[in-house]
Amino acid sequence: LVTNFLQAVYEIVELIPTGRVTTYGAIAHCLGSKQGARMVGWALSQLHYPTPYPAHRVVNRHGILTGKKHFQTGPSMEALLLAEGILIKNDQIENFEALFWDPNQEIIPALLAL
DNA sequence: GACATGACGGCAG
DNA sequence: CCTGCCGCCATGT
Repeated sequence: LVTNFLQAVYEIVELIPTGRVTTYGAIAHCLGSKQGARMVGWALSQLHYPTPYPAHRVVNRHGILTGKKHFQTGPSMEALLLAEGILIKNDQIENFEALFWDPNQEIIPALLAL
């Protein structure tokens, strides 16, 4: 069922720590659909903005804010990230590799932290 | 059903 | 580093 997929995406997004970011592909890989990155983006586009989910912490594989257009009805993606200490330059996250949070590597400690 | 369009990613070249 | 091209899958014409 699609709604289960949506829910799974949203639950992972909720686990992204403040001040860290992840990618569509990483979330898709974590869900077992290694080639479903587009559906992760689609899932986030189904949210009603502004949203309680930290959807602004999800970017593409290059750390580019490709989803900024969907934040028109609330605080901008840049503002939300900047508020967490993440710097943006030309729609790209600075120091992206260091801020990258991989669900596959860090989901266990994230769950234990609950 | 055919086609176009995405918050994508991998792989040439 | 950048540029296409292709595979992917849900949605809208």
